[in-house]
Amino acid sequence: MESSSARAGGSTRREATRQKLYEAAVTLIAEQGFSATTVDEIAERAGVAKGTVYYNFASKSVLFEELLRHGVGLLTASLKEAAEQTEREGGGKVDALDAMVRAGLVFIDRYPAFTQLYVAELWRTNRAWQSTLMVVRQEAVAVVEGVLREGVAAGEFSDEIDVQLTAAALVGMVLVAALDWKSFQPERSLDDVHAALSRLLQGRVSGTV
Amino acid sequence: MESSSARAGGSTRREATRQKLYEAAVTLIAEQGFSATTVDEIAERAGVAKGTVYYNFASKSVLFEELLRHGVGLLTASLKEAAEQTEREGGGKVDALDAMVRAGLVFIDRYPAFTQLYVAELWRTNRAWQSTLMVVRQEAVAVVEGVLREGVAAGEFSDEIDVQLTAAALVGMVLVAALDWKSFQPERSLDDVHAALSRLLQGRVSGTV
DNA sequence: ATTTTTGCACTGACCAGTCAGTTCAAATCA
DNA sequence: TGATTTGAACTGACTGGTCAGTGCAAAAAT
Repeated sequence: MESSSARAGGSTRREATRQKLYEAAVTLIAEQGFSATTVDEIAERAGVAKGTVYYNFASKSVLFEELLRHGVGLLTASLKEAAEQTEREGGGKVDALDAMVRAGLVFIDRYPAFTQLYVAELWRTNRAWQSTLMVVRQEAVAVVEGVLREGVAAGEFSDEIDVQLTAAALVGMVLVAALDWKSFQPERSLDDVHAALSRLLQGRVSGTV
Repeated sequence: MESSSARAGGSTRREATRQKLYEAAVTLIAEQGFSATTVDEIAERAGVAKGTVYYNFASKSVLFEELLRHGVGLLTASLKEAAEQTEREGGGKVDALDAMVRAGLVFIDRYPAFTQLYVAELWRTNRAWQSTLMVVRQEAVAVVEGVLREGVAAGEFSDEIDVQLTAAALVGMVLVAALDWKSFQPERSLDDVHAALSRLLQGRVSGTV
């Protein structure tokens, strides 16, 4: 119903408010979980009245779902970009994998709270946003699976590997190592962590190099 | 676990009730999270009156904490057992690691709900049971770290590996791969999944074997 | 005889969602 | 130009419901 005002593009104010709400919600939910986080808390942390939350989002769950979509969208884009970049530079699939590990670490470094929250919700069942989560998860994992499959086709990886399981294992490796890094040894550098994971990934663990 | 008559130390009946409550709580909390799960639900699922919950546990949080301790205790024991078994058989540290991966998979296969719940809570902050979780986590990770350290000392692993981070990454690999297995391809056999992870662990992914 | 469980009514705190009213910048008017 | 109108955005007190935890007398189990 845009009767009078000739709006060029969406309201900036509204978008800014939504962004503030995302940022408030992500940290609170990462710390406490979805159910333990109240809408009042989110509003207060965002510096906004409770009614504003409901003006901008249909419900607490919807706010959370859109936050999920928003965050995983960023991750997926980042992984794709990393893979394509190596491609452009003529690197092999091992390099692509390594670049994606780094991209994952960079993402987690920048958005640790989102990562926490994502991991905590990913394997729950019977929740309202379950289907959203699945869709969004698949988009991200598919990028890794794609690179693995191309690597197998190119003869760069053994054709005996199980693409789906290996992709999951790789994601888990990065995810858990990174969360451990952020939680228990935050002083370490990204390069340092990346090096440790590269070593593990390339089987340079057993055998004294 | 059917003991017949009065055990020395604690009443068997009480223990049985507590066990029923653990089992009810673990699935409900895995599905819905701690806050979204009500004490009434837990009591009902356990086939017990609400008063009984409070006769056996001081509070909902305490029930959860003891559940956590109980579950991780089982996992830690299982990992230790696997490592010691390989030791006894004269296997190397690589074998020990592999045996622990398998023990992890067996555990997750048997207690998927507990695993879900554990992962969901592990990186949360500011929760009542935070300290319990840390203690219990450390016990489990320490087993893996121990094997890695011994492997480095024995010259079986590169001394350039970062023990703490590598341990975390390994745990993550198994955890996420196993949850993926249970959630998305439950028809696969444990051996199958184990083989895929072994391959990844031993660097038999890049290079066509 | 003692421990454990039951059943159920009750309380008080807490919380998601609502809604009538306010604000204010831009649009329209004079 | 300044005055007035419009409506999207925001506010916060309020409502209806939920839930952790309590209290206790009677029943059951050991």
